[in-house]
Amino acid sequence: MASRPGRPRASGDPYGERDTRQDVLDAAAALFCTVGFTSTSTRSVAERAGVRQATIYHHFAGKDAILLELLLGTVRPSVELADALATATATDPADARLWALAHADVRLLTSGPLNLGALYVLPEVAGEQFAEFHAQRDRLRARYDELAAAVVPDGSGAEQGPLVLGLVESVILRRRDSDDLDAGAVADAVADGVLRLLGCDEQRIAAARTAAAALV
Amino acid sequence: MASRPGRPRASGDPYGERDTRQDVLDAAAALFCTVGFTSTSTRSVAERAGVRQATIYHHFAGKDAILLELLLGTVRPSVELADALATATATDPADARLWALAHADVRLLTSGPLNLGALYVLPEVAGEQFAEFHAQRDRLRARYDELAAAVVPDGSGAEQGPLVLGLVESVILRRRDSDDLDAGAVADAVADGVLRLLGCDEQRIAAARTAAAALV
DNA sequence: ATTATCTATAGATCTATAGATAATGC
DNA sequence: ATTATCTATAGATCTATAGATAATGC
Repeated sequence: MASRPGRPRASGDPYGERDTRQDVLDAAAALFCTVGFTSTSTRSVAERAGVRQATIYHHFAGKDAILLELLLGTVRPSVELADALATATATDPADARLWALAHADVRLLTSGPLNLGALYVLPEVAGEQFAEFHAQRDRLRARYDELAAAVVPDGSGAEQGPLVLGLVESVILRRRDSDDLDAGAVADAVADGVLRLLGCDEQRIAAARTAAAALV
Repeated sequence: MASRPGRPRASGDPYGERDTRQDVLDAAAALFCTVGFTSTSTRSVAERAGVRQATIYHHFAGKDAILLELLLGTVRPSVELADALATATATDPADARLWALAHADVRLLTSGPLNLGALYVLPEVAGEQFAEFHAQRDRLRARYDELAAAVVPDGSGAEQGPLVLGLVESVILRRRDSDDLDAGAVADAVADGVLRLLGCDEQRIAAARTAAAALV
């Protein structure tokens, strides 16, 4: 009955949607997001994944490696979109590109069954083991700063760049408190808020929103 | 030489600025803010406080009790100011009161040697042991929502309330990344940003800022 | 006598490794 | 033979408690 080599699971569970490696990632993501990293034992991850604790070490070097993979997988879509919006579409107005980026990021953060953004705010992530993630995050930050500066070219935009990213990522903490956010409505409100924060008037915001729709 | 009952510390250290209880709170705050709660052992707290691990339990029921006390002590000033601004000064314009509240909260979050706001975002704080803190936090949230709604009475303010608090608290994550923030400049930028987010024009923001100075 | 510390430790973890086992593949 | 799991466990924690000790207070 088993369709691949290796000893079958003691639990009798078949493999999940993907393979055991993915089952472990899914289980760890759910637990790290809610309970935290150090509070989550490898045993509890294994239990949720339907395997024994030691099995995890056949697929990952350790607990850190699991978190790193989750972090990179979560930040990657944001960085890729930010890169695309910063370069290929540089002829489009900056306000539309920033609206599109903020909107997409908030959708990513508010959609899906897990609050994956919560991984970013785990204190353990400050460790050097996660330098590769920090590099990606810095890259994303730089894109936001560039776009904010381009929207408000008088120089105050650069100062407001951190506020812009802060507003976007505030949905992480918001979702932790109330888990029934309307992803679409929140994404609209935040993307509008980003431009409002930068001093755009309502007319310009409406135009940026329309232009953003054509970008993605 | 010793000026109070009880066995002297083995470390030979005298008591800190206050007493041992305060030394433990200070040590725990520094570690919880940077390393996290579960990652911080009672032994490491004791070491930093200059006492043995078991001594902690003479002053606190357990690790949870330490964190709860830190959380309540950190949120208290914010709640007290929010209450004061919501009631006693209700004749003053809402935009000035909101500016003053946001400004004061950001100053609290960015000042002092520790990033105490980081305590709020620890995943362990979700536990029921910290219900008293959550009640205070809900109270603060409600004050922000009230003020945001009063600034924009057309009903869109209520929807923007969470964004406002999100913007204020985004300084917590910002400070974790770069620890050399200019507290005054950031507080001004955020308080301005809060009103900008709610659709106030620059003139109204300038007026609110002036009026806020008279409130505190 | 009271207080605040100490030393010592029980009991419960937790991570990672060693080596056995049960499948498929050749 | 290779693979992926399992069982079992070493070694290192960690929290909290028991009970001894060294001060002051009366």
